Amino acid sequence: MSLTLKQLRYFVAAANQASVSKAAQALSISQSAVTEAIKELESYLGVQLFIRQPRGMTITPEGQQFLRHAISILAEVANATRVASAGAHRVTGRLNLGVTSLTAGYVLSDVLSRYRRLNPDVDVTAVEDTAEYLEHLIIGGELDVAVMVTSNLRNAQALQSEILEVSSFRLWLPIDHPLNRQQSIALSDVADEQLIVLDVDEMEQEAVKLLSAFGKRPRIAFRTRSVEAVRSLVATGAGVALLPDLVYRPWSLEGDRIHSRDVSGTLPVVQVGLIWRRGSAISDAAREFVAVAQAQHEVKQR
Amino acid sequence: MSLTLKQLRYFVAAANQASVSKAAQALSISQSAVTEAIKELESYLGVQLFIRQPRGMTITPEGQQFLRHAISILAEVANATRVASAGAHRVTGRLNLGVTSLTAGYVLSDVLSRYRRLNPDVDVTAVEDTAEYLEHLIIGGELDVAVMVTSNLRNAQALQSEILEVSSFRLWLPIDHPLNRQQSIALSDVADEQLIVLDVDEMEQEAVKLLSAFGKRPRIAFRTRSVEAVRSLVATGAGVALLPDLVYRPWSLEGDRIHSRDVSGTLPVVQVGLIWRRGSAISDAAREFVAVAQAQHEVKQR
DNA sequence: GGTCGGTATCGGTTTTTCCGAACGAAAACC
DNA sequence: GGTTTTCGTTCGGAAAAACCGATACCGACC
Repeated sequence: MSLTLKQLRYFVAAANQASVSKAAQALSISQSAVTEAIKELESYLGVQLFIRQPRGMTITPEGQQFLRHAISILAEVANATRVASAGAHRVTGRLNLGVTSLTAGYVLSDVLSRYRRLNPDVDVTAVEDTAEYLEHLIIGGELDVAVMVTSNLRNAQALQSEILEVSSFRLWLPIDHPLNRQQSIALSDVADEQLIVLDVDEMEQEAVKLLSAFGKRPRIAFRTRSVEAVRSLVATGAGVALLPDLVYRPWSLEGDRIHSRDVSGTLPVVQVGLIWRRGSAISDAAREFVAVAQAQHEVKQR
Repeated sequence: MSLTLKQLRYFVAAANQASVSKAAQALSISQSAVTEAIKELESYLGVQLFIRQPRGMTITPEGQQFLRHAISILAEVANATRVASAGAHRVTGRLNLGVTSLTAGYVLSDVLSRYRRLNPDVDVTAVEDTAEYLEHLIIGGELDVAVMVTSNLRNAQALQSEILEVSSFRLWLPIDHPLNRQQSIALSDVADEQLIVLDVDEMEQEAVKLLSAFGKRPRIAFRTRSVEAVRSLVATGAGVALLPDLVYRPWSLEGDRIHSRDVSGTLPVVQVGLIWRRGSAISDAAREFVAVAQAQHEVKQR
């Protein structure tokens, strides 16, 4: 046999849900079908994609890497059908994008590279700034679309938005941290820890607000604007961090492992999405951008 | 039903061969299977991909556009399996590429965008120059790999090469040109025409050499370094052109139609490929580049 | 008008996919 | 410490799909 799109879809679903049965449910299909598709995929690639555990599955590093490819392929397929079905006029013109420093690396890069390949005749420019200023530029008509955290927009009534990704806060720990031995971690446990905070996109306020509920002032060990720095600091034991799952990666640049754990109780979520000006007609180039981003988003959700 | 990789493979084959039955033969499969797969694909997309003619099929503009997507998807799939099967180490380092002005737009751009996405940690630089000078830079170790016409290398013994694409010369005509009414066109017919020549990568010498065989000196109406200009000039009736099929597109920038016709007798072919220095160890980053380019090439061939 | 080169259609067969039930294994629960 | 719960896997049979070969069909070419 050879590789099948169906296998990729099932694989992505299973990876998202970290469970064969949940994936099967989401796909409205039987568990055994998913199991067999993934098994087939693994034997075809000659790589183990998941580690089966009694309580679900966790993806292997190789699986993680293949997952990126699988999502990319499915997104490409979605775009191909969309473009073909819509009719074949080439979009030209100019597109002015805005990003925040957080979304630039973790959301925009994928979408943008695909967009440029699909619409080579569009002149794309992107500026990076704070969420607040991006809103200002959108409303002023200087930007067409911005990619940013949309959970707390300041001028919601003047803006239209589309959620691309919902990501909940989780706790990052070095692999040998004492809290790792607890089955469940409460927010109050975290309040006693040294904290590494990320000083972009209001991530700091969010984390501090969470912890301040316990009366004590959070102990901030380090404040940085670089996610990579947070990872390195957490990995080497300088402290723990509360950040959206979106930016989590299991390894730091130096190769040290990082764990990400749920905190009991409901932690807030951040919504990352697109915004554009409400009311005014949106350009073809901008509409295409929204569509490309949505296609990628939908594929990931499965 | 939903879209299938198998459908894409069959479609690409049929598009390449401009024939269902030839494609079936190439795929070692029955003709009806290919017919049905393509029909299914068309009804799924809601777009007609081919115009059926008594003497084979020609691809529609929508089909042409979808073909690019299909090839891109298949190439992505090939790379995903290759990377997964090979094991998951990220390639880093630097890659110095060389291109000629012809290969930059028509060959490199696709491969390079895919390469950058697959290997974000590699620092890529590219220089554009003449084939002769690129060879010099390769031998001197200043470039790792070059993408160029490899039909007539000057220093073949010092270089290793890998063919990516073989493209034969064809005649470009405006749609209403008298020669279009002839069933077959001889080279001697062309010798009387006004010629538009492309002044890059020795395309001019090649075309002139072909026509000089008839004693007369070819009538060169225009000499330009831009393929787009050639297309526009041909479309508006300023002359005809002899160029490799690789750079043919059915429309000029202005939207005017151009025909491409075989010339009876065997016209020479140009080989476009990669070259690198023979003997010296090739870097990981360069090997990856060769592999990505090959994957794309193989997909197209089907 | 017949042949030739090609595509579309159709019944029958093979292969693939899917389901549901049974199985097994580790964690959670009492 | 045993039982229950929750998963993932395995397996036989059923449903669906892909494939094949033969045949019908259609326009160009002679």
